[in-house]
Parts: sequence; C-alpha cells; structure tokens
Amino acid sequence: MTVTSHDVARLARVSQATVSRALRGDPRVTETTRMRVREAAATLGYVRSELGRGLSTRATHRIALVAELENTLYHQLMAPIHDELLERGYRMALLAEHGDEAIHERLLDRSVDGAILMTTRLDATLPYELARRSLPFVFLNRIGGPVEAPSVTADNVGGSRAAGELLIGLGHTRIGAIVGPADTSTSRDREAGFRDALEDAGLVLPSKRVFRREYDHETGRLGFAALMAADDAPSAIFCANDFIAIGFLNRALELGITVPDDVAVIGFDDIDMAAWPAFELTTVRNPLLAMARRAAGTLIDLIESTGAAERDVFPTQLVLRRTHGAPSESTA
Amino acid sequence: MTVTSHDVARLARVSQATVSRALRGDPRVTETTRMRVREAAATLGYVRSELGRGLSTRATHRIALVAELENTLYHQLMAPIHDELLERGYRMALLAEHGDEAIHERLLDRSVDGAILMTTRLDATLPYELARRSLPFVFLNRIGGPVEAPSVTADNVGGSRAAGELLIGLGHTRIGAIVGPADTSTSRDREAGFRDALEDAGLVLPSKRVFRREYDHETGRLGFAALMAADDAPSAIFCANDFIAIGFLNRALELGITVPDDVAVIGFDDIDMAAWPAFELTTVRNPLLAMARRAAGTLIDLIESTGAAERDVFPTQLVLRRTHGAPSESTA
DNA sequence: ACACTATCAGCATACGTATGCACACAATGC
DNA sequence: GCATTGTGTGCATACGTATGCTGATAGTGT
Repeated sequence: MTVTSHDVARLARVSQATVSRALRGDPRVTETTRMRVREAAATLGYVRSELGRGLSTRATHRIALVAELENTLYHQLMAPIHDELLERGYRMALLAEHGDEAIHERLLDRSVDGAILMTTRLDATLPYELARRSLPFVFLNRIGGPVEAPSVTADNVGGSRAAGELLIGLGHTRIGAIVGPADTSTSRDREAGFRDALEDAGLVLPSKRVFRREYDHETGRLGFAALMAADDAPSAIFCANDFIAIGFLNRALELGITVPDDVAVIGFDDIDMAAWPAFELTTVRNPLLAMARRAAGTLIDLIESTGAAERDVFPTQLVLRRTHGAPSESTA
Repeated sequence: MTVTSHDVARLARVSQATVSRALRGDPRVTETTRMRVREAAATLGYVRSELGRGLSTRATHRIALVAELENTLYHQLMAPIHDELLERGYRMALLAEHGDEAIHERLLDRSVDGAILMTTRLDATLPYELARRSLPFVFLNRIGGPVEAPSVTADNVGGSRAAGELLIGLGHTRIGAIVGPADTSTSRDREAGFRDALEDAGLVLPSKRVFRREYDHETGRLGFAALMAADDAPSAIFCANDFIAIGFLNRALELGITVPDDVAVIGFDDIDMAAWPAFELTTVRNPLLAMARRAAGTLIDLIESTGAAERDVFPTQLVLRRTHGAPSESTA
C-alpha cells in the first residue's frame, strides 16, 4: 500500500541501502545512480517514513510545545516557534496542560526530541522529571523552580519596577494591583518589582489593594469589583498582564468610570490589542515573539548539544499611551 | 540508556512479547505475571516507545492540525480539538501553512493518521493530494473545492442572509461590505448570503461598496478608509468576520465616528471580544468550539473507519448587541 | 492412567530506515 | 602484470513494539 525505500530500490535496481544514501545526499553514491534513484522515487511518489527514520536514528526532529491553552497569551507564540523550528528542520507537537494532569508519559515516549515549557508553575514536578530522564527542554516566559535548564524570559522585575515608578512619578499614592497566580514566576517577579518601586518611594502595597486570580480578562473585571468599591479606592492600578488590564478597562467602560481621570491603569506584555484605539493601554513591552524564536533556537542547540543552560533575559520597555496619567485633583 | 520492553522482560523474567501483552491488558496473560510485569515496568520507569509501536501497528495516534497561524481565529480552536483528540487517545501535531508552501510531505510521511484542514483555499491542491494518497482528513470551518471529504462548517449563507435582512429591516439602503479573500469558501458563502438578502429587498451591492482583503483587524481599518470617504458612504457595513468588524470599530473610534448612529456595523463569528463593553458588536454566532470538537470526532471516526464523508452544517444565530441600529435621520 | 482440551508464555518475524562492514571493481604505480 | 589504493554498492543488522504461531504445562473427563 505505502511506498517504501525497498520499492524504490527494486525499481531503480539498487539495494535499499543505496536508496537511503542516495536520497540523503551521501557523497559515496555516484551521480548517475543518485539520479536513477531520485527518478524512481519520484515515479513512485516515495515519501520517507518518519517512523522508520526516527526508530533508526533515535531522533524524531519533533519538539513539544507545552502550555495551558486556556491562556490565550501563548497562542500567539505558536507561529514564531513553528517557523523557527521549521527553519531548523523540526516540527511541532502541541501538548495542552490542564492543571495537574500528567503529561509526563507523552513527553517521555520518545515521540519528541525536546520540549518548550511555557506555562510551568513554580511547584511543577514535570521539569525535574524531564531532567531526570534527560529530555532536553527550555522554559519560555515563565520559569519553574530551581531546575538546571535554559530559560528565556523578560526582565519582569525591571519592567514592573518601571511601571511602579511611572505611577509614583505621576503623584499617585493609593495604588492597587491585580495579579496572576502566586505559583508562577511571572507573578512573583512582577509583583516583587512593583513592590520594590513603591518601597523606594516609601509606599506600601496593602493586601486589601491586591487582587489575585488568573491571567485573564475575567480577572480584570473581578479585580475592578474587588478594589474599586472601597471609599479609599486606588487612583492607579497595576495589572500583571494586558488581558487583566483590558478586562479592567472594559468593566470601567461599562460602569462609566473614566480612565485615566478616575483611575489610571497600566498593563504588562504589550499585546497587539493594547494599541487599539478602544484601549490605548499604557503597558510594559514584553518581547514575546523574539523570545519565542530564541527559545526554539536554544532548545535545538541543546538537542544538538551545541548549547549550554543559561538564563536568557530580554529587556522590557515602558510603552506610554493613554491609560496612565496624573490623578485628578479630586482623587489625589 | 532508554528503557525498552526487553529490559522490563529481563527483570520480570518473561519474554518481551509477554511484556507487550501484559501492559496492553491482553487477557491471555495471567494476573500474576501481569502484576510482575507491571511492577518491573514501574521499577524501571518504562514508557512505551511511540515510534516502535507506530512502526509495528502502522498507526501513530497523532493527527495534524493544518492552519494559517496568521489567522488568530483558529488559535482558539486548538484547545477544543486537543481535548477531543486526547479523550479518544490521539495527539496533535501543528502544521502551519504559509500561502503555497508545500506541506504535502510532512503529512504523507506516515507521522500522522489524519489531518484537520482549517484554512484551506478553494483552489488548494492539498486535499486532492491527500485523497489520492488516502490520508483521512476533514475540513473545518472552511471547505476546499469539490473533494470527497467530510466537512464541518457553519451555515454561512444563512447567517449572512440574516445579517443582511437585519440591516434592511432597520431601513438601511446604502449598505457596504468588508470581506475576506475570494478564494475561501467562507467568503464566497457569506458574500452570497448577504447579496441574497439585498436582492430579495430589491437592493444591490455595488463593487464600490465592497472592500476585500484578509480576515483580520487591519482589513477593518483599511475598509473604513476605502468605503467611508465617499459622499454617499454606506450607513451600514457588513463585515465578513469579527476581527474585521472590530478593526472597523477601532478606526471609527479613532476618527470620532459614532457607531451605530453614524454607521451601523455587523460582524460574523461572535468571538469572545465581540461581547466586550468596548465593542458590543452585533454579530452572527458561529459555533466554532462545538464545530471543532465535532471535526476532531469525525476525523477519528473516519480513521477508525466507522464514519462516512458527510457535510456537517451547524446553524448560526444572530446576536443583537449595540452596533446595529436604525440609520439616523441625517444619513437615511 | 490415558487422551484431550484449555491456558499461558515464548519464538520468530514484521514494520521502514540507517549504517558499519565487507566486497567487487577500476585505476594507478612500480 | 602484480600489488595497492580508492571508489561505489550490497549485506546484514539495529532501532522498539506487536502478533501469529508453536509449544509447554496443567486441568478435565473417562
């Protein structure tokens, strides 16, 4: 049914070994026989089996992308990763994580040469498991615990510190924050950087002005409800990512609260939507696309053992748009 | 280095064949030996090789998802497809299409059991190639040419007809449209349905009131520029998907044009964003998530040869929000 | 006690490709 | 003309799992 290299060999009147070598461009086969083999392969429509090849070479040229697909931030990283992998001769398998569900087996069954972990939690056991079984992997955007592995992240501490300094410089004193899950490195670092900035200015971030949930739109809406009802509601809110910020903006819009006059908002990531006229969100640019390509490249270097485990930190940059702004007189 | 079934066999003092049977739950192996094998496997941390298994059984239990990743609409379909596949014991490979780039080989190298085609163009040759080589596949959302293959789509003609009827019922007579690429079945069908509605009302859709480009945000912005500058600019615009509509809304917002008073807008798909307070987009619901799961299920039925090639059409539904509305007196 | 059946495990091999090794042949040097 | 070197191809086998067939053992009935 399916055409194998044996079929090609028979038609070209050579051995299967020669077919393999000819099609792979081995210099030890003559140009004339190579042509004959190529022709036979074309005639039969031969496509080399990745299964046979993988079994023989012990390499699949496929890497796994592991993410919680519920978090749509990571969707946009698939294209750059896919392209980088393709350029280097690799393909992509997609593995969705759902909380604690075990995906160990699907990574360790030799169906992939390595993995990019995008949504790892700090207490995750998966990275240790992979390290123990020596499956190459890199962390992208988030880091999971103190495992020896390359990582590609943004300067989350510096970025959120800059966000905090911006709000303080504008004169805000009652400042709140809506953050993501505590067991993620991004939340930990972004919160730390933001607190640093406040502390330097002699301010504190009381727990009543912190709302913590997921990195999503809904969290922004819920955070609004939780933080803005108080009499001494914040005059400025730092959102740990842009989805949260946009959820907050949407809720404000719905209630007729004006941004930035009634409350200033600053996000993190600078996703495409942040620049839309409907939002004009002031935010911290997280160079995710470049990071994604880098992570893919680093992983392949690691697989082909030309790379070492290092922490790759990309600089962030404050992007000033509309939603920051000095607090109005009435709320200052 | 890696643990194989032979290693397990040696430790459990049985043959490799028995290990295979024991772990697969073959009733021909005794409960006691099965236990012994299980224990040995656990001790060694054995994980069955998908490569060996695939080569032997001629099935990979992996399906390919083929899409133009530039189109972010399809990103949200990955999670439901992934989950449906997982429930039925399949995994997912992601293959990005870039225009005409040939992905034939990566589908035909026996690394996948089937494919879901999401962004096929009407003139694409890939479906014919797959059919010729008898690789099972299904179309999702879009259809590509008259190939014998199952498809899962929305009732695009009916949905856009309803959109047209809504605008006409509101009294609009100068109506425009911003549509996607002509070589997609969705554009063809949505345009046809919309034209049907106008024709029934004795109206026409002149080419000067149609702007055609991609299914994205930028197209909405460009469409605004192209259609709204005229003296007799449309009082209502049908956008062939929500990204286009939201791009249009953003541009209107930027220019201070009021929706729906100055111009009514209606989209297609009902993506999450459409419901956001910033947009409140009136649109046609395209039950994409349910369709995605269905497509995955249909494909697996086909692979396991319990299914037939049929066209599965999901009903659409008009979702009335804010952006439709009667034309104001001044523009009517 | 014998023949017969049922049950369980092992042997051998297939799946498709890659590759170390051996071998055949031609070309070269003396 | 013989030994030597180099070049191109084939043979055999490995990779890890699944499975048809054979064989061994225990259990049953007469």
